[in-house]
Amino acid sequence: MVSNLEEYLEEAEAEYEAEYEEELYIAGKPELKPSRNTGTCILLSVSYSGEAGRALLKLYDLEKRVMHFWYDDTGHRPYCLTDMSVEELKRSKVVSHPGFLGFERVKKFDVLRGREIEMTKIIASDPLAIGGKKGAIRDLLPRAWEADIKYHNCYIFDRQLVPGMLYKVEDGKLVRVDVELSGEEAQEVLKIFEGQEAAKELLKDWLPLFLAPVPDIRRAAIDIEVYSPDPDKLPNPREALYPIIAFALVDSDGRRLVFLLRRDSVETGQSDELSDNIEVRFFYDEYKMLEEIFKLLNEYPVVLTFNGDNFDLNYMLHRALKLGFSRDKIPISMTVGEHPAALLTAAVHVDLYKFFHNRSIQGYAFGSKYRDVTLDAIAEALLSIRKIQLMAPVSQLSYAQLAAYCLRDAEITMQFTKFDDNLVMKLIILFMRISKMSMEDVTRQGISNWIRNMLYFEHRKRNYLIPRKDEIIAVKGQAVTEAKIKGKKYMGAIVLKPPAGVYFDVAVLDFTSLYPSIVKTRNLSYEVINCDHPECRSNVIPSTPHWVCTKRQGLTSILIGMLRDIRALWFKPMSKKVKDQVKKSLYEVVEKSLKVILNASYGVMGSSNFSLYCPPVAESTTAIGRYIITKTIEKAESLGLRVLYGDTDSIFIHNPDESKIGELMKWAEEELKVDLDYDKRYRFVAFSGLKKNYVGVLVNGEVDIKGLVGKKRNTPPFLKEAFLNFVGILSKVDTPEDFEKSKVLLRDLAKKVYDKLRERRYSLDELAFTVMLSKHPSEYAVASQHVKAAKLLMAYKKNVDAGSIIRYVKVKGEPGVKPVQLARIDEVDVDKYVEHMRTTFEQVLTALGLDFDEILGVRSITSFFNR
DNA sequence: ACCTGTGGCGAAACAC
DNA sequence: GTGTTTCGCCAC
Repeated sequence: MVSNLEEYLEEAEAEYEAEYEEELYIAGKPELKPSRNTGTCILLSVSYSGEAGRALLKLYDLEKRVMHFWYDDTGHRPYCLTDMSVEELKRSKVVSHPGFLGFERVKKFDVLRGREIEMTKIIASDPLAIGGKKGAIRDLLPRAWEADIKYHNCYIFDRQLVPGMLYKVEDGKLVRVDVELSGEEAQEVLKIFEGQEAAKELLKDWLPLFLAPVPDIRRAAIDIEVYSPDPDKLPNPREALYPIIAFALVDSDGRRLVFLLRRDSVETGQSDELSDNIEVRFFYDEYKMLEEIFKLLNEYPVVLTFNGDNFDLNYMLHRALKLGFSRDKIPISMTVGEHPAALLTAAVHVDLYKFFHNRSIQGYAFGSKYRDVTLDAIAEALLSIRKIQLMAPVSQLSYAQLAAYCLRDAEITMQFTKFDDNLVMKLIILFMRISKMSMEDVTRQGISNWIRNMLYFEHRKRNYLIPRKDEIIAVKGQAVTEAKIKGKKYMGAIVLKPPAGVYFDVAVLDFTSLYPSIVKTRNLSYEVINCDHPECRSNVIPSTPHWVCTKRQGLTSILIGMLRDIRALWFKPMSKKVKDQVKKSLYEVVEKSLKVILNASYGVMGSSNFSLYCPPVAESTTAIGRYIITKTIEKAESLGLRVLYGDTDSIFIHNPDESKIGELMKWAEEELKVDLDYDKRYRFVAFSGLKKNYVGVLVNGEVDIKGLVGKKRNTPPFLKEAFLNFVGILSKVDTPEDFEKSKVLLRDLAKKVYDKLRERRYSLDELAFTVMLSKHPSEYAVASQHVKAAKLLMAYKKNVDAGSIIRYVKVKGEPGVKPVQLARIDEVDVDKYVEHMRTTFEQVLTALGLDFDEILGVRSITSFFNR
């Protein structure tokens, strides 16, 4: 129990008096020394030290639970490649560049053209001399291969290190600690790949990444609160005008600590608002408090924040500068750019806001459980806890309230990495191993960079010349199919139009990881598509002019194929089977992380930002996907199965005949080389007749709602709730007879909502549309409603920018909308809301063969005209 | 510095 | 008035 805040105050006072005359502000600079005698470490990060050719590795020592630093001084230097000759280069400006060190002739395999070539390596003293913004060596060359200048991540010049893996220091060298491939488990996995020699070879490198244990890393989560004179405005970190009034730290060992800045006329508050075992310390001097904070930041190998890049660490850095700290006494530095990252000198900073913002993480690792990327929303979705809800602005809280509030945020941040047996930390480590990226990078960058780094690593391992983007396009060409949607680059998947109505007993079959399977079995890879062997030209991709090489398997095909197989054939089934809890948990994490990578592996090929962008590969993938689903539907129908619906890789079958389904699966496996699996079975499905739009009740009573407006985030809460009740009634339906009974209930419900709406008994909050601004209001081509509302809000000098969520209601008169904050209940345009109610309910009613107006027994003027 | 893809629906604004 | 475009959100 925090015995008494008053006591802590007195303590601080005594301390303050004692130190008053003393020399203040002792240096807080972290000591970074290369360590030679460490135990088993996990490699967390690689960065450049600034000295010529020296890279700094951050290693966390598992036994001593400390962080070590390792200077990589193997003599390797950063370089880039060119096909120019040494003589040519000697006459160029390159030799007079201050960072230039020398030339070396090297042989590389030109993977695009399938032959070995000789190139010149230009060696430099500093990666920035090659790839830096201005006047870099690369810019002096007409043709430079830039990929090999990367110094960050795992690849230090010529050495291949894998972040997230365990290393030992022996005789001044880093030696990887690996799981033995001769072990029983590894042997069993390798057996699965019997006959697939390329994949088996690859697996020898990859299997240790999946089987190596994931250590628990000591870490701290921090949060700060800043005084603000205007409660609506978050203080600007670059200006750092106001004092940091609270700091909280929660570490992985359970330590909980709060620093509070002593201010005039602040109430102490009730100590019992704080829970047990908390260290509280008051400071009279903000400078002193920052010094203590900086000391703490140097004590942990990993520091977690939520939005620390933008706010917490950024603010601390600028506040410290403002208070007179010299740069070398602040263990924080910001990278340059529009979205800067805050890096710590002696630790790895993980900004969980960035990690949770990653769409792949959101969708595939957490199944879209959270939608808004805010501390509160994610905490509620993943941990079932909330922030402390404040009644007053932070600046007006008592010490006890402030401490509790700040501490809760730090606690939530720590819990994000601890729940489900450290799931998030484990995922991060796995992603580091797969992408070969440092912890800082992997948590900040998107999936396309992960896949790029993964593939680059494999290229370097094989001494392949990594092609430039423009070379790939020049050799392999652009997309040729036409997209259904204007503005898209190529044709995508097939979606069937379902018949409107209710269908009992529906089986859903789907192809397991369809696109990765296609990439594997059809040998899709940028370097082997449209190859120059005349004899391969007949190996065409259906409905495209592209063909695929028959002589050589492409790198991405092997790699993606191997990852697909090992997930589908080992980690997924085994994660359900294994009894050992530690192993099970690792398997689940591996399975999840592979899913994330596999799901994105096709998309990046069609992304012009991706460095191995290859439109022919992307459109061939979808073309084969269309071919496969079309053929399967034809086969199903020829077997007498009734196909109701299908989307991309799924097929809905009415009144399925088990033996025929078995036959269909066998056929797909043999003829199309894809796994067709039983996904789920619906007691009934109600189709509205629209694509991507239906409700289904599974045999276990669970309800699936797909695409219906009642479910969408921008739908006002009163409709969402009504819709949920609506679906709740439906889910109780067991037989066709039950429908008749439920219709009465549905009618009552609709009527109730309608009356409540007409009588204006819903609150503004319940009526609010919630829409995100995808860009700044000034950048829109069209002034849609949420933009209009945002502009009104801006007039009241609220913080409004890209990413802000705007809540507005529809009102009578111009401009038709108002932000909830500024609206009154009597201005609401009820007719507009009735129309929304109509579309929401009609999607379900159509399926049931019911009519909205009939159910209500009323006809508004607008609905009359719509008939 | 940041960035996986296409297909589809509904609402409203814009263009004619 | 009508047809087209823009935007947000969702399915896969």
